[in-house]
Amino acid sequence: MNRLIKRYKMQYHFNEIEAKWQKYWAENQTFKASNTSEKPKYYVLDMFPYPSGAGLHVGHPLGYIASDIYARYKRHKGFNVLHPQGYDSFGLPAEQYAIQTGQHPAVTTETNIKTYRRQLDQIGFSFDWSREVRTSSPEYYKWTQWIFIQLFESWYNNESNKAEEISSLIAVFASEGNANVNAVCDDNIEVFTAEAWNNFSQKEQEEILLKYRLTYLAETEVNWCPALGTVLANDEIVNGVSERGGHPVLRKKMTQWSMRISAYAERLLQGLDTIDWTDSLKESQRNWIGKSVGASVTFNVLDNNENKSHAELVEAPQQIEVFTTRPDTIFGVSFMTLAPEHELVSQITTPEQKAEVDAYILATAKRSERDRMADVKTISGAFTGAYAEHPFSKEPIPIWIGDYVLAGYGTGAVMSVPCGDQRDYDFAKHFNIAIPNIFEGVDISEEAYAAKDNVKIANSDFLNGMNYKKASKRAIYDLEQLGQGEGKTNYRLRDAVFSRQRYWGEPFPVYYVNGMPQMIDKAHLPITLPEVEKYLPTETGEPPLGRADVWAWDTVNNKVVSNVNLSAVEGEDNGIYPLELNTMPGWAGSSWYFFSYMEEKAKRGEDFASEDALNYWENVDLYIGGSEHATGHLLYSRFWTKFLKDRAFVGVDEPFKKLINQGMILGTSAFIYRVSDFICTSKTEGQIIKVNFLNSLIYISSSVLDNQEVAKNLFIKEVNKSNRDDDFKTVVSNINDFDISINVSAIHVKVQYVNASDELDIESLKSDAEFGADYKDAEFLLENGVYKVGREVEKMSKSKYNVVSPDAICEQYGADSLRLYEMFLGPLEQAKPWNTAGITGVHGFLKKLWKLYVGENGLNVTDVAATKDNLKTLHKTIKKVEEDIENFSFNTSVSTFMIAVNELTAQKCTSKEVLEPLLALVSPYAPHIAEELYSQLGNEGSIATVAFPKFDASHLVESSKNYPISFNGKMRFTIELPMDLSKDEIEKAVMSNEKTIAQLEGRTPKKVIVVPGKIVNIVG
RNA sequence: GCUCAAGUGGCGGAAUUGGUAGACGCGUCGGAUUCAAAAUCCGAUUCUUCGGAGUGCGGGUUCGAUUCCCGCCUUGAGUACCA
Repeated sequence: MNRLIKRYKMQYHFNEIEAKWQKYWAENQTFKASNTSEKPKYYVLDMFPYPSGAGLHVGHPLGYIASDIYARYKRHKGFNVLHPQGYDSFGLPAEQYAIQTGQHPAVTTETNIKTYRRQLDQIGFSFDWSREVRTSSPEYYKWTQWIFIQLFESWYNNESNKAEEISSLIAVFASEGNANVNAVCDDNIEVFTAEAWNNFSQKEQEEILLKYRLTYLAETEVNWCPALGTVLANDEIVNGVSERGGHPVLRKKMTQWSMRISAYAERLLQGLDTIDWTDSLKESQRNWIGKSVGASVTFNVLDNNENKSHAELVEAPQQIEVFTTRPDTIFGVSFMTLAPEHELVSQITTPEQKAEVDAYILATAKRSERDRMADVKTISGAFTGAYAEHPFSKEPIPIWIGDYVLAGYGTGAVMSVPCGDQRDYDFAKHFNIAIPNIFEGVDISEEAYAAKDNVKIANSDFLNGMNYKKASKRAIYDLEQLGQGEGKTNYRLRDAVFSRQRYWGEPFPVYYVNGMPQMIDKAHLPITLPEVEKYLPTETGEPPLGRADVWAWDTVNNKVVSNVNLSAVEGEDNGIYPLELNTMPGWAGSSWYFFSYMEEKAKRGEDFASEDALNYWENVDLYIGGSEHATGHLLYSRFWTKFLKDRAFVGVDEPFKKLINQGMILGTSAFIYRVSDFICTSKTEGQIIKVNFLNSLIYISSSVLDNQEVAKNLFIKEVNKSNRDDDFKTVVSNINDFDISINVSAIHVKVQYVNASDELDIESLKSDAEFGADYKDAEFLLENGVYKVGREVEKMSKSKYNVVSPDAICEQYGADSLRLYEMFLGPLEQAKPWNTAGITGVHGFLKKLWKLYVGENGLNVTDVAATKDNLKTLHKTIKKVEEDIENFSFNTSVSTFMIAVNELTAQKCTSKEVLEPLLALVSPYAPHIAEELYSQLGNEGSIATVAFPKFDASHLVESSKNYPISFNGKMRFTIELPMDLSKDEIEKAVMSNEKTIAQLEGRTPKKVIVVPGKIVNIVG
């Protein structure tokens, strides 16, 4: 009995060990970061999770485990590490749940966060929870609101190339007007003098300033999603439908807050060169920013328009401005195309063409964005009857409209060069417009020639004989001389719409006086979300906040008050005004949270973080998260960081120095196969008889799906049983003349009912609370007593019943096994399938590791000196693991640990001198077992900050080498030779070896290649 | 269409200043232990007509190519009438 107890005590009880050390870390605040330290700083950040109701599945922690290993490694390496975690807790699912159930989103969010915290804690992350942030907590979103106000109070000065306080702009307006202001602003700005400015009413001044502010209110065409009742940003739309839910999206004009991110387009592009991100991610951002260099060209519309008075024409000749990336092809222009929505269309269209043009515009307007996108092949358009004048040749150019020109890009008009652009070419062919060729020696009879290199310009007056580069430069120069164009750079990046018609988001710190937005003073923040009785839009189509009763701003008492007191209601100005009804989008809170972590929670009151904290932590050294945020979160965060830097609120220009995208973990779905029908094919006559068994409840093992014998037996049995008519009986009686194949339908089953060998646990399936009844009367056709399921790799999702929860894994194998296994699956950045069966490998490793230290009779570790082999194993492991961590190749270090433990076990190593440093190597990966063994070795405190072992190359020096001997590059055998032999000595030794002589069979080699320390290759 | 990434055993994957292809683990097979099972331990496991062949396919460079070059194919991700 005693022996049994002793034995139990000596075994690896991961549940007890893990609970013990998680408690220890929490009680001792082992991972609490300090803002002052002698050590160098290192900031490791995960993309914080949205706490969904479903909880975590094994795919979610992958990135957290990787970052945790790195954070723990850096602590061993002597860094002061900040490794925080929090929640991106505003968002759609909680709101939709609220709409369905009436449950307040704050309540569900709180519940979900508790689940997440429990799940995260059980995995043993070294997070500093004392710095937690939640985007939905008022203490946090107070500062999101504050940043919004700072954006409102800023404009972008192109001269200084940064954002400046709006007061500097007002000062310029008051002293010299706006003629010399070079700002990023709306494009419909009128020039005014200082005198005019000073005479404007306050409202007029506010209207003008709004056109300069970095966040501004404007009527814009937005992506309206009726099903969700809100607008969406461009990055929230995938393939023309909403990313969430897949609902249709329409274009609609609405007054919305926008962020002038376009001001930062060039800096966002340039900044990519200064950060360590993957090429593919940088490429995504470059594409999204979409810089194109070219020229803007102005075409004068020829006066054949009777709609216009003479006076109008003299005063302002109608002009069409276009953007082109190919000014070198200007002599190839044979027509112009305007977007159907272009504002000039109605003015220039001739009476004869009016009917056709109007019909076309109507037809285009009816087509949704998605139709237009789906159908890019059909060429359509209409002639306006008007002509423009070519700036150089002065020839008349017909003006068309066509929906292949987008109103939203460039100027919504193009100069069409059919010989150089395929779309222009197709359009010209379709409408029989001339296609002049301006390329030397190029055949354009079949298609346009779009390449710009290796071709010379022809038929182009002063551009003849030039290449693309030279001709472009010259064309721009001549256009400038004419005053009809200039070099120009265009960006695809649009300003970002910042209003959402939702409840569960940050309220704007904004109220309206006379329709003009006013910011609430910092001292009165946060403006907290009001209570509403329902989370839906109002009956009049206003956002959910329109339902709030207490949602007006009292400018006298500086607080939110009941709507009944509104000035408008009273009919006189009592200083109480309506508050903004929209809320901020999901990306608001996530665009600056990494700065919040830098400050200790208690000190986040006066500023969002103290200057000392911001200067100490600077920016995130390592950021790990999914690649789905490439053009959303990651771009907006860079934008806000650059803005905050311009205004000197932070000290860095880029938020994330190094970024790694972890790959998705895919699920391995399991299928059972229900027999639906049999196909009987006569071998002699080729006759095919199909027998339907739709109502059958027979499930056939995947291992016998193609087995003829099984199919025949099943067929006979079913025909006899079901009293089928004679045709089938004929088949039965001549069964050997037929091939029988079975058609099945594959049905997902829960993966937890399938074991490592793909065998289904039928009893458990039948007693499943949800689906058991479906299988109560089912017959399972087995092979050798087992039912084998089919397998397929799919995205892990509830509907595919392939979700694996970390809870069950931690329970059965422990957190250390989960951590090791997630890393062992494959390279961090790669997508890879999850297969729970494989975890026994790493779990077995941990047991072996344990046994290396703790035997049946207690601790195995002694003070005996390490052998040469022991030291060799240790140091080879140190070297490899260190390299692996630095390269984020975590999967290979798990293999390295396995090899080390296998070797040390075989060596019967008990030496503390080797086994103690090994624990520090394992500690980042499997921290619980490392802590426990470290303490069993008699150490006090945590292993977390123990120095990472130092590699000593002298232990790896070899005295001999097992040379691979190749013949014509193909390795045939090896010969053990001393390391210190010269080239000639090696060759002599190899050539006189009997295996070499046998392999050569008397031939004389042409050549012998000897690479000392590597290989010998014999040619001939 | 364009951009990027990737194709290696039954499976996840390892190996690149070019130098023993398949480390490590899963699965499978065989054995030990056990009344039996679980657990544990040991061995085998790319294919092969036993000559060899082999890292998606076809070429090339090289003494030698999974690794470098050219051309293709396939898969995945992103993006799309962007002038």
